[in-house]
Amino acid sequence: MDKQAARRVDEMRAALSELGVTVTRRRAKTLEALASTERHPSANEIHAEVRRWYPSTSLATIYNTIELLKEAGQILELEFSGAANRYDGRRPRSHPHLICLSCEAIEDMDDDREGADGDSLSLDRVSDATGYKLVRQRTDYYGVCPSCQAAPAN
Amino acid sequence: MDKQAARRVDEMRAALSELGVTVTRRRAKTLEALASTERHPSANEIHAEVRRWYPSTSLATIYNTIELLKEAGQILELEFSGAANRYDGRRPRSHPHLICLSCEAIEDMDDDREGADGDSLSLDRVSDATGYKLVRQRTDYYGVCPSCQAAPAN
DNA sequence: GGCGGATTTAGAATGATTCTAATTCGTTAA
DNA sequence: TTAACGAATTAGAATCATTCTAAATCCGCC
Repeated sequence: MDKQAARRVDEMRAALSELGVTVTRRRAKTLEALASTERHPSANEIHAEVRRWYPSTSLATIYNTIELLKEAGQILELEFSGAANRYDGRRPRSHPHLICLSCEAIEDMDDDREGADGDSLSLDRVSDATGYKLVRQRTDYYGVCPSCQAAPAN
Repeated sequence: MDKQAARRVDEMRAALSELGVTVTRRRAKTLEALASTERHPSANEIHAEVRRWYPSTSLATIYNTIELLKEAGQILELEFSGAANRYDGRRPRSHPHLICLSCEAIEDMDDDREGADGDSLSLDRVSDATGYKLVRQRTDYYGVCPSCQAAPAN
């Protein structure tokens, strides 16, 4: 686990403690799994990772921890209806993603790759314009990633 | 069905014929149901509407028609993992939505920057910046709508 | 009217997520 | 150290939107 991941784990730990829940060993491993990958894992993938240390871990525990992280505002959930949800524990604030329809890779889109004048308006601006009390946004781009364009059989 | 809805139905009809599928009566009613509401209905809601005319209609037929409309690029599918997907048949090109977390209302957000080709411009820009071959985007804002702010018990 | 392919139906299957009830764990107090 | 209590965890059942399947039906065309 690199330094940045360690820092994220600390933030998540703190936020969970703030909620009054204990950060058990399984939960700690879950945080680590989330903080240590750019891959935007599914609950199943996190489960597999935590099981390497605590083989008896149940999938329900992973979902439970994800739920707590959501309450703590420490995780971003990318919902899909035909496939498992994917999670971003590294950057819990709303930000755009690039989603490959061929290999299902999901990557963060850096803010500076976003158009200069910005596609997504700030939550505050949209709240003002619409009267909604907005809490988050979702901005995702769907297509075929460069590697799948080169090797379609991915 | 107002004039705008009728025009949309014609467009969808044409696009389906283009695909080589016949627009049966059930399918026609499905198009109407989609074109006639701003509510972004779920498959179930469309089903209920079509059943008012053809009571034996099966839910599978609705999903089948939705699938065809997706292939024809004539419908926008808003995926949710914990609830039914919602559909926008009025404006099939990617555009932002406002989603109320309390009453589950979904409304189109008018985007004043949007010209005739506003969204594809932005897709092109992101495609250029990232190397992805992008085909659509999703931009949604989540919060509490004005009416639920006034009457939280909705 | 009858043929053949497309459409539709009812119900089963799928699969991610949530729920439930029983068990285990961890902490604190005696 | 032990007892006891609440929190956390487990395994498996339940849920529910969506997809699949096989049989029935429809519809245009001869």
